[in-house]
Amino acid sequence: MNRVQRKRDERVRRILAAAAEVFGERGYEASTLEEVAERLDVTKGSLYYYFAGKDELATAAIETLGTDWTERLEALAESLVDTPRAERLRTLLREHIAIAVLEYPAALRLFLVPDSWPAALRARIRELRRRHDQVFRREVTTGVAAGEFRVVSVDATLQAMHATMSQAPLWCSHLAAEAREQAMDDLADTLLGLVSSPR
Amino acid sequence: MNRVQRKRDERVRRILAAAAEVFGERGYEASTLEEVAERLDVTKGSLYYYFAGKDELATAAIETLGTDWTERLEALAESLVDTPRAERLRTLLREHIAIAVLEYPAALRLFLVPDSWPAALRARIRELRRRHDQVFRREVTTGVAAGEFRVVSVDATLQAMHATMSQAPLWCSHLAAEAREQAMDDLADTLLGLVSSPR
Amino acid sequence: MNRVQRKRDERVRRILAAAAEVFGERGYEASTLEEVAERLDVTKGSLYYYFAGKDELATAAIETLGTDWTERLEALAESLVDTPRAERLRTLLREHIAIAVLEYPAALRLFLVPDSWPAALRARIRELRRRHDQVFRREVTTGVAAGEFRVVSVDATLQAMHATMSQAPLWCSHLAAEAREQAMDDLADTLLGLVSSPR
Amino acid sequence: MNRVQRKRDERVRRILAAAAEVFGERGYEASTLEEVAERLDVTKGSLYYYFAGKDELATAAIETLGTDWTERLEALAESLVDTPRAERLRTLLREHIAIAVLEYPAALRLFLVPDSWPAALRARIRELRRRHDQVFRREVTTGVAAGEFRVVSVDATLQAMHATMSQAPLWCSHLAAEAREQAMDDLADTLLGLVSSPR
DNA sequence: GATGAATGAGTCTTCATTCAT
DNA sequence: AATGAATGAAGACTCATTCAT
Repeated sequence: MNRVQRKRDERVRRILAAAAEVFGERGYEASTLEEVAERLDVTKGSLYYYFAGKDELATAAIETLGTDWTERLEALAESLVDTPRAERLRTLLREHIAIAVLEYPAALRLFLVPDSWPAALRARIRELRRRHDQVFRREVTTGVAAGEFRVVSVDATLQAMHATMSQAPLWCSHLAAEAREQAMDDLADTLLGLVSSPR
Repeated sequence: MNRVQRKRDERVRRILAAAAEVFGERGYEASTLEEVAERLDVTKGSLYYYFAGKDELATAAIETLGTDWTERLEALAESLVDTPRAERLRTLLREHIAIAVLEYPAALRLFLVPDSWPAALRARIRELRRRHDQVFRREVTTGVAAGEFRVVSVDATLQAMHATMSQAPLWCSHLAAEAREQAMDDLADTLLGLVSSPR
Repeated sequence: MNRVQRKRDERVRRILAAAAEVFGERGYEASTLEEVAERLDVTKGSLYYYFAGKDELATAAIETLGTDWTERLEALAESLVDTPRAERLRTLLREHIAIAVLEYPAALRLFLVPDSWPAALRARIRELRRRHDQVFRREVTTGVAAGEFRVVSVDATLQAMHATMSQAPLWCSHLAAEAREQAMDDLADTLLGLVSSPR
Repeated sequence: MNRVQRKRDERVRRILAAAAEVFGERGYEASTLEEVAERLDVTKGSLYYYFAGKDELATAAIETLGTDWTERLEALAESLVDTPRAERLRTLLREHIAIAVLEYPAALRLFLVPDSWPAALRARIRELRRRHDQVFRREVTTGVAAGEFRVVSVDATLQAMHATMSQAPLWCSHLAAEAREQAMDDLADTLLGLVSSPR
């Protein structure tokens, strides 16, 4: 029974990966279950054995991706407890951008789910974002409290960071490897400037 | 003939306004001509009298909206020639955010056109963005040249500004009038911090 | 009033010519009033001033074309009263093929009108064909009566002639000028063979 | 898997039969998938499970019909190797006419495909016609070589034969059984006259 | 568990036709 | 006489969803 369970989990994982890929590339509306199925080399019908429908699949894909992403950032933050605040924030920003650009270039589209979705799903996604937001929010608020960072508004600052990081792939994806690294560095440094406003 | 022409222009203008609204709210894929027609209280078929198809309509809508937006910012910049640089930039940022939040809350979606579009249309949209970008780019570069602004990278700075402004509606739209004004102010001030990096 | 009438007739003639062209090129279903109007540089609506609808226009176009064609053949036959029978028939066949190939390359499609047409229109077209058929039928029957032609069946012979001549454009149209002339000659000579069966 | 395959083939066969019927009756443009579906008592959508679209369906229908037709004639020719030339040709002509009139009364319309079709499909159809043409071309050329037939031009002769046979249903379909048999006989005999031109 | 098949609602698009001006 | 505008019905095509096997 345990082996069965593991096999099913593995199956689900593969489906979610394919789904995240497709939804990311095309956006929710333009994605078709047919394409997801095709990348997995199964038939459309099979997907319904694991997911109740398109919405469920998209939500699960977002959730998986979001959780993975958040956990990696949390782990990174953890490992930098002894690093100076500004340096730690820069590293987190840089890593976030790198994940966005290199691994989930279409996350922006993925998170632009239709307004018509059931409230429950929307709430789920909002929760994901909240947890994701926490990683950076903690850094900013503690930095401000410690007097090392200065911001106009914590909310506005975080919004600017998230917006910029999520759109980064739009600018960086088409660059050559070296230029891309540079662009990502610049972006992280620029965002770091947000927490040290002029007096 | 002149009256006829004016009438036609007016008609086209109204269609474009409705189209921009719908495409903005739903994104390209999820928008239907049916809905555009419904808001105009005409039939789908009528739209085809003025536009060759969904793509053409969307492109025209984007173009109209983009041009209008840019021209308003350009006019505003013009009227502020004697204002101190930082103040002028803040005003432009604030206005941009206001337009985004109050008038084109879904511009972000609107500009995320499908990759499958003909190159010509994509090029047209890119051009629009470029011109739009110029308004802020000029402010930043001249400010840097004058030694009043300091940035890590002009490109990165502008990217951060645009990304943040275009996503502003996602956060501000649901706020009550007063809180919204405050949020927009905070956002503009925060972005202003991007051009005065710490020494 | 007379001048008005003449002007109207002229207008109708031009419309019919354009219509015959379009219906001929595309067949009935694939033809659009828009295209007919375009070739005349007027608007679709104007056509309705002269014709009650697509069917009427098509019928009139067929009728005009058919009458013109028949009359030319009748005139030609008239002018050849003193020519030997076989030679006269050959000339008529050759001329028919030439008109089909060079002037009405799509007559075949044009006459393949939908079965759904009102009986009246279909009857009209049948009548046209009948008169057209008479030109050749007279030649064949008198030739047989005179003992100069020999046929298995007059009907079958005429059917073969008409079928071949109407399909001639399908084979000859794409040929170069010289080869085309040769092909048309061969076709006429071949058809002539139909009236001199072996004993 | 074999049973599944056979079932699918059977399904495809039935669809093609219905499609050939409809396209034949109405011609390409006037045919609708709705009507094809209706005759099969399925929904339009189902057709798309088997064929990519209207073009594909029409092409496949033509191909099936053409191949079947050709193969029957080839088999018939084969079985008549010991029959005198003229008699064999007459039998082939008669059979061709019978198939046209009794089984594919609308083949003429079916083969009048729109010029706008992709070159690949047009080429496919041309190939079908070529193979079909071969059956009669072989008879005529070998007959001529043997000195038993005499023609003005092999091409012109074959064109006349094909044109006449394909239009035969237009004349014969509406006749009563007996008259129809007679008409078909006459037609075959008349066409046979094409290969024995007068000296 | 998975598949092939089918469905039906929805979407884009075309076009004959009507009509006020 | 002619035009611009609008309509509505029809048709091709897509796709999420269902279901028997």
